[in-house]
Amino acid sequence: MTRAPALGERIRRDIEACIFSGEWSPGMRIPFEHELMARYSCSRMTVSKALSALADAGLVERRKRAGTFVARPTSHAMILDIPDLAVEVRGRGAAYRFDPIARVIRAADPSDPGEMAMGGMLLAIDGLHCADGKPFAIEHRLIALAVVPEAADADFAGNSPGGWLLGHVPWTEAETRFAAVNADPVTADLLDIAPGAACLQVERRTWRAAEHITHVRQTFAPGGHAFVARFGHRHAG
Amino acid sequence: MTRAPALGERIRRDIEACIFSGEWSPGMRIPFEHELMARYSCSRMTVSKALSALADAGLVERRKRAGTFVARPTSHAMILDIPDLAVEVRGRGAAYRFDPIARVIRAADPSDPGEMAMGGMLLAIDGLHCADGKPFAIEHRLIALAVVPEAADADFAGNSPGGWLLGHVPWTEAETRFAAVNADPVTADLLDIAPGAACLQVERRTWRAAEHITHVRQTFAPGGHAFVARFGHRHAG
DNA sequence: TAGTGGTCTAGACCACAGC
DNA sequence: CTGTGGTCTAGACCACTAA
Repeated sequence: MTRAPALGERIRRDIEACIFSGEWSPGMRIPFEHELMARYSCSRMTVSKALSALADAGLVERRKRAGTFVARPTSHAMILDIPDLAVEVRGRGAAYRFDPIARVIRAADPSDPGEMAMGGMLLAIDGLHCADGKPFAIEHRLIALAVVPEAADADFAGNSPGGWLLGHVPWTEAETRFAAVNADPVTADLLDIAPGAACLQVERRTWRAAEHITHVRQTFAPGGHAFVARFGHRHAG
Repeated sequence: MTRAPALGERIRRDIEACIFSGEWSPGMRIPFEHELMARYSCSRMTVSKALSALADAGLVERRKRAGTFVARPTSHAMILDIPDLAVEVRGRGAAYRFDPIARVIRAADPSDPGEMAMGGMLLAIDGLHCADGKPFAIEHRLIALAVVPEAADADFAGNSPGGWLLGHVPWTEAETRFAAVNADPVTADLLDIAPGAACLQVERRTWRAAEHITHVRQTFAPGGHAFVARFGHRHAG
């Protein structure tokens, strides 16, 4: 026997169902709080919390004196899950390894505004992400040692640098950008693909409270990796 | 003078600040509800709502009899905003146009399981997304007429088909996939780019309550479009 | 078993925007 | 103005679980 859901939860799901099924169209006013109070025989706080949760999720819009309305969607805001590569590879049953190619500690290049924004000394790491010994992505990363000094002594051979950073500098802000690039000869050689092959390139900048922590560019071999974003019913999966 | 924020809001921001700044590390127990009640001189409901909101956002984890703890992040779950192309182009001050190339109504191909999942008759549309008259993306789309019969008579010349669908079949579930492909000769000719150039390709399948509505593949000219995902402080921007 | 969070109540006052 | 949502209170009972 499945546990009876809380009343507020039931109210929220009922309304969600009406919206997702199309029974309630965008722009339509949904019942007032006092009407829902009567319908579910509960206090106003219970109804209010359910409607507030729906408003936070972007499904409804609440206007004083007017009521609560089904929101009009204007774009697809999707959840893009970018797991640590080491975790993902091992989750597929393959052996993960990060092969360092180069590791340099140097000052930021004054001619590069992006590097200067990261502050003084930088740790620059180039390496290959390998699954079962086969490289599937090239990583080029810069880490601001002023913010993460312990990175200078870290060993990234086992985990990916990204995974190491996630464990040492959690709760960051980040921006990820997708692009497609033709593999240059060096890239093609390292990934064992044809020169000029189209590769997905992911570029990510990460901050922590206004401090620029790291900048990474990952170039993936064709067919080896997929980025999938989903949007849907919050309780469907 | 800026409006004084609500007390619950202030509690949430205070705790968020402690987490994002690193003052409170992942795994650390944060003050109990009754301690926060005393600190802020408020009722338990106010504290509870603030902590519940943080738990919904994934910043804290709440365990009965144990307390509330700063969550340990394991992956970057980002918000990927995929706006309607027409809206985005016009937002940049350019003129948007969708140039239809082909438009066919036909039965689903029995040899293609993806098409058969969409049901009987399909509207197949090929076209070009243009900014200021210059094509920047190719779109190939299938629409299930069993679910959206009015699409058969729709005019997509002004808006993009995606925008039209968003307005007519809102609140859907969707899955978006990114890939990089080399431009084939036809693609290169249509987008006026070099054959073999690396193009970002976005493939999206959309459902509405278990009904497969549409399947679209968009191929973007290099440099013309960027997909950016963000994760960060909910109130930073 | 004791103490945490989960949920709910029956009120209250306020800000605000349609009417 | 009037009625809506926004927020808060001072209780209450319950489920769960870690000690």
